[in-house]
Amino acid sequence: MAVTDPPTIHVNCSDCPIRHRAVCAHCESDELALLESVKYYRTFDAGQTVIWSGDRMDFVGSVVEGIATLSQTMEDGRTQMVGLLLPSDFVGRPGRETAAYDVTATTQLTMCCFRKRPFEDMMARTPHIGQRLLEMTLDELDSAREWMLLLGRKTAREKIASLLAIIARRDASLRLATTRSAIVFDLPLTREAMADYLGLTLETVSRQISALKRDGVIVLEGKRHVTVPDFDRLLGETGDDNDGGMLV
Amino acid sequence: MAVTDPPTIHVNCSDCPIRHRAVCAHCESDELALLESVKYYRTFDAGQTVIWSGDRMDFVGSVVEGIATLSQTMEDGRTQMVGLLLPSDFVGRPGRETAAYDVTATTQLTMCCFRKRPFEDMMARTPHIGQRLLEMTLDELDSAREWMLLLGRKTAREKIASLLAIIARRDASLRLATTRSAIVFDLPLTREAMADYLGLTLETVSRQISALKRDGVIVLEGKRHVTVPDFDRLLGETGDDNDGGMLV
DNA sequence: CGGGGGGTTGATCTCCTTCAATCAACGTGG
DNA sequence: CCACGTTGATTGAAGGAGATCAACCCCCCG
Repeated sequence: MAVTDPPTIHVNCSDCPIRHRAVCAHCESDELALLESVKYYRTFDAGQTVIWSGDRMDFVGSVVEGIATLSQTMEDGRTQMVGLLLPSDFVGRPGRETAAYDVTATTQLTMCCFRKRPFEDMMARTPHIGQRLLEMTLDELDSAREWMLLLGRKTAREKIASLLAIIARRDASLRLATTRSAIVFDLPLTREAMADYLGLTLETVSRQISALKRDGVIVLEGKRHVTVPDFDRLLGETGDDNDGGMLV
Repeated sequence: MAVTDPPTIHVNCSDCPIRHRAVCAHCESDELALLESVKYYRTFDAGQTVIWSGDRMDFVGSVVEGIATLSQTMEDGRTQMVGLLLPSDFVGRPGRETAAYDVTATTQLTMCCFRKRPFEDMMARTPHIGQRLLEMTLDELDSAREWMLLLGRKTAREKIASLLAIIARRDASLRLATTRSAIVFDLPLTREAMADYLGLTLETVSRQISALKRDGVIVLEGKRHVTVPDFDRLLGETGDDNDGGMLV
């Protein structure tokens, strides 16, 4: 594992890149000060496990930088990713003692953490946190249900196209949406991780990516660098009717 | 559509069968009185649509009696059920204008409804409702993720066994768990609805049910009445390691 | 130079879908 | 009361999408 640059540490909540999207989004300055006094940062290298399903979990937290995955594994080794954690996403469930899923860093990862008890106490006293958590959980539930449609009914090609569209859209929203021009991004996941996310094998993922490339839906440089010359064309391959719901 | 008995109407919240499991579970008597003053009941026949995805939705509510389904349909007709709504489950999302899914009654259905605006106002003032809704949404998210594993990684036989186990467990919890004796229940879903839930075709559902019957895992009387002679045997067929997590 | 992680591609197999025939139960109208 | 249509379900035969098994490539790094 390569030694990477030390991650940016945002001591000051007001400078935090996820200030307005994370659980703390609705907090007033006094509530924020309270959170700030008890928060602490943790970092993980790419590939490192944040927590194993079933392990005691005495903290909750938000992804600040990097990407993590939430996954379930059956005893014979079949695994299914059940969530992709991006900056501002929340990890952990207030009121639960042990982790329900494996959480793994796929890139260098920085998390803003709170010990569980103090966080629960604070939730009881500052309604803004619970309100925001409810909003976020409802959004997660919507994404999970969208993913159920993908897993249950879409073809391999549609699954790949859907994943690419989601990543492309997220990236575009970060880069302030240069709509209508070609979209360019790097895949943050290995073929195997994509397979686990999509309910496929890594070979099928590879073949379908090759097929989309052959058909000109995407352009590949190397294995990870993707250009989408025509985003609507990609959307047409996802099987979805409209432009996807825009739940971001 | 046959004329059915008029559904039980619980004018009094304190007599309500879902009083301690629904959104109102944590409410004190004064909060309950407030809810009681604005609630109204709606009933639907089996097969009737409660609301179509995309339609304007000016109410939210709880399932009191009966079963409903939440489903998504692609333009070419492929459909995926994304939720099974049982008594006490909540329908609708505060803060959202239109329905995100099709909601359909699969049995005679009674719902306890609130107009959306008053409910949202009340949520802002009585934290107990929001708290309970957060708990319920987190539980829903867990079920959705469990279902993602099923849809993405389980075989047809495991899918059927898992569905039967879930229905059996739910039924057992209602009948006060005569554990260790044979479990008996009626399937609340058609083969087609099961297929939509499990991401299969109805033919595959029928074949796998026949196979489980042939292997003695279940006993069928008619098409809907199921006896499970050995529940652990059934659990062994689900592909899950333990006894399933007990999220009820 | 060797080794390993990540990726691609080919050949074969299989589980599930698709298409289709058949059946039982039920209600309805002549 | 029976013929008829309908709905839900079962079963068979054939085909295909994706899994499995396996070889090989590329590139980085020790």
